[in-house]
Amino acid sequence: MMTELKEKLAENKTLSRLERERFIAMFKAMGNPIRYEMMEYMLKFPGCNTTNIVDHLPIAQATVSQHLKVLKESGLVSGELEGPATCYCLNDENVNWFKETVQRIF
Amino acid sequence: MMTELKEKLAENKTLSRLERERFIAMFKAMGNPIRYEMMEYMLKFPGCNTTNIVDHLPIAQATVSQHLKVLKESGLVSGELEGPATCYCLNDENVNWFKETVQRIF
DNA sequence: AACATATATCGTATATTTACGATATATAAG
DNA sequence: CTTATATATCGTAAATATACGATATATGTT
Repeated sequence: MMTELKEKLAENKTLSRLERERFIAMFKAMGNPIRYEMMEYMLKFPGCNTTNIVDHLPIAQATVSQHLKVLKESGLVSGELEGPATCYCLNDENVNWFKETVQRIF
Repeated sequence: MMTELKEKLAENKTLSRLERERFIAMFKAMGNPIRYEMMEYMLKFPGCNTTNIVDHLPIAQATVSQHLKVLKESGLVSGELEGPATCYCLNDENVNWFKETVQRIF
């Protein structure tokens, strides 16, 4: 019956309204070349801070901050204060949920 | 050695410039609520035509057609002429590539 | 408290996306 | 070849996203 449950979950192609909104927000967040690059950078350098990201990209600090906000709001990225800086990482839990949901839905 | 190759491919987190562009275009395409709904609809009703989709959505035919173009250009969706109508389906090959790439990259 | 450093937010210009009605195109039927 | 039906494209208005400089906030240091 554990197996049956797993199969049921694996086949279930519906999301609650909030899950669906989050799922779409994640697609939207990654559907921008700058933000996609940021995701790749954080994957490569977990714990990097805003300055690292700004140095790595051809855009102004204010714009980086704006993009980080979109990524954070989608749930894909987490930032935690470390002294005067903020360290950014992929939010593993939410990224895994995204990956599982992609497999499940399509 | 087949196993090693598989592992190598599974771990490879880089995409060519064109693959990367397509990957981002797919995220962008699905990052819109109307287009996401269209994807779900085509998943549920493969081979549906534009009229079916128009009837299912709260937007004008011209707008549906525009969104379908975005989905087609991303590679996620294929349309083939069937008489005077166009039948739409998810492009399984490309959707599977997307799913595999999501697993591989993140 | 004053200062330096790191990041976020504000205001705003520009670019892109979204949506529509009108119109063009393309196929099948008569 | 005219008509009906299905879809795509055009032109355009309105909404949203992107980018920037200027400024605010927040933390650690002196």
